[in-house]
Amino acid sequence: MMHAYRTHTCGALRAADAGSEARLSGWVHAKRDHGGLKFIDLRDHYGMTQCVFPAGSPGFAAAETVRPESVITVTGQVVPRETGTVNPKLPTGEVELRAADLVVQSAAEVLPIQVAGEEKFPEDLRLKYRFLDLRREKLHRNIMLRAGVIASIRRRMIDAGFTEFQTPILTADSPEGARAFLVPARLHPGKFYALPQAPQQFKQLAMVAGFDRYFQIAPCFRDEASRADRSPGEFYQLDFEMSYVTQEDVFATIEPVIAGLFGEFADGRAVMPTPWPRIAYDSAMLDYGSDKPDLRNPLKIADVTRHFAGSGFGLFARIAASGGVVRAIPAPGGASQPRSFFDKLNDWAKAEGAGGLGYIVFGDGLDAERKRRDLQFNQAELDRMAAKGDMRIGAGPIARHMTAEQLVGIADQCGLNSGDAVFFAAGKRDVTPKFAGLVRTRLGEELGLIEKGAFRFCWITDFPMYELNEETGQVDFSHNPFSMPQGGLDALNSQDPLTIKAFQYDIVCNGAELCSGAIRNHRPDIMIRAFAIAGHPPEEVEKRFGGMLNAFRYGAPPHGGAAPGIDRIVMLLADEPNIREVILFPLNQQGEDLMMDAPAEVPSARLKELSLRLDLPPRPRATGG
RNA sequence: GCGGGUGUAGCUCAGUUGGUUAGAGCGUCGGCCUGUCACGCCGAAGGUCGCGGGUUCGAGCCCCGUCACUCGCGCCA
Repeated sequence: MMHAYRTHTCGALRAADAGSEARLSGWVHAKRDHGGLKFIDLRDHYGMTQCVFPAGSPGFAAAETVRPESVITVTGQVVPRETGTVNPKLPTGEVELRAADLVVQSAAEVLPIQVAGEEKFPEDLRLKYRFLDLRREKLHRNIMLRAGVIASIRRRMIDAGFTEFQTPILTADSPEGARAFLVPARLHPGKFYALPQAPQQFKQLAMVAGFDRYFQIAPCFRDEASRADRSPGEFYQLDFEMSYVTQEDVFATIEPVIAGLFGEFADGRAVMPTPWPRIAYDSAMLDYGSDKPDLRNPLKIADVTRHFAGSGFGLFARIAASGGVVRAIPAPGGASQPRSFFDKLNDWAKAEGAGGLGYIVFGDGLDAERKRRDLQFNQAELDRMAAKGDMRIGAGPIARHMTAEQLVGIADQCGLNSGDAVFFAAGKRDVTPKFAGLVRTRLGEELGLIEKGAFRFCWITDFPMYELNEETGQVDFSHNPFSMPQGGLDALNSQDPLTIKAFQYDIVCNGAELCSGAIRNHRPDIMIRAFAIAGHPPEEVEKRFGGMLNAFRYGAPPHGGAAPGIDRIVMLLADEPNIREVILFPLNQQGEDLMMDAPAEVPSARLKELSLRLDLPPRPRATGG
């Protein structure tokens, strides 16, 4: 007795099956109607098989009328394809199913978006008909990749001695970071649960509880605006925590997990071997102008302020004199770029809010006219340099005001030779390094320097514990308030808070922040002092974090951990720039589920039950801050 | 909250300097076709040019407003 729906999947049949009876069920992927002969490509999760309907055969009429994406069951004989009709693109391409019967299990209406083919469709349609979009090859593959990644993570973490626990979803609002989602507590009128922004306090409490190594594929909820790489509302982290560890122990534990994971799914792309470079936050800001540098970009920024101090280029000299900085971003081979290249970058810099983007071109291979007119070349310096035998002759609107020694000094510091160029980001000490980072990224892209097909990782370490809040002038936590300050209580008591570093670290991959973590502050005295510096008195700390603080008073192991972002990892592996492409049922940018119609209004009876009343007129739209 | 981009057939897009009846491909429907595999060929239907207002003899095109989608800033320790 043949199974009601299938004897094989649509990806199973091979030449060896020829001659046997088979029954397949799946979706009508494509139809080809030749009048007296019809073909249907039948598709399921596993693959595709061509079904043939000869004239006069049962199901012939149905094959003509059935619409794409209808679900049908085809029964027939597996036959080898004749020479010349084999399809090498299909694993099942050596055979086809000669249909003796066709049953329509579920007829499809006319499709709002096509499943077959590579056509692009608007985001809102794709989300409303996500179940159709998910049938399409790319999305189906991405979601399977995600499942494989998560399964691999679980395996690797368990092998590394971690235990997976589930932490509460209905919990308390902890006001330390992002805006939390609130859930009204029916049994406690006027009170609310909060959805966790991360299982931060629970995992630390698990360490206090003696479990030593915890992990979780943890859902995290944040009521914040979305980005292309940041899902609105909810996302998943590999949340983990370890007891009795130093920062290096955490690195040594998680590095092979992430490296192994990327290796498993890299599919030919290069994965940087461990140990990954550790870059202190301050160095990263200097060399890359970012705390998430893309190491596929070979360019390194240099501080060249000293070469401009007292120089003939008045603008930069004044910036240097007033405590500002001049950062140099090299452009290898930049001398051969046309004038429009420099103008385009200058316009871009202005659009970014910078005053402009000055540059110097080094080289003697430029024609005389261009030297004179385009680059406003300083002929006197050229002659002097040529006389000294150094061909790295600076040219450009800045160079004409500089001495040969200053130009060579910049060239030496940036490792520039004849034929190269260098750009300058100059201005105030706080914003200029970051702008230099933007220039570095832009130049890397414009000059085609970004390494292809590679995953380049690094650790960013020694984040500052505090930063100055520009609005209030107050010292504030710069990252996780639960991080242990380097130097402990002594540092908190003796150092300028803005100079204190934390045992706080990130993993960065190809310019994306993949993971954030810290050695935690497990000492109540240090925690109270750390919060006091940020302007939070002990009573407030006790009130906000009393549960955790109390736990630390009964024997807390030193501990630390991190939380790599699952969605970001899958995005990198799937090479997708948008996070919605790696989530099964994502919300749209406005945090709406267009398929299920969420969020939705609720009947007033439900509100009453929750002791809620909607007094304020609803805002038409709220997208955040 | 702010800024950029987009909005023309079910979908992807074209539409010249503001000028006659807004086009193509895919899809849909009808017809032909026995070896295709994104089959092919013939034909048809399908349009509030996002919406509202303005300028003009005349607006898909210009201006103002608004809505939707999207990318970014703020925000996200």
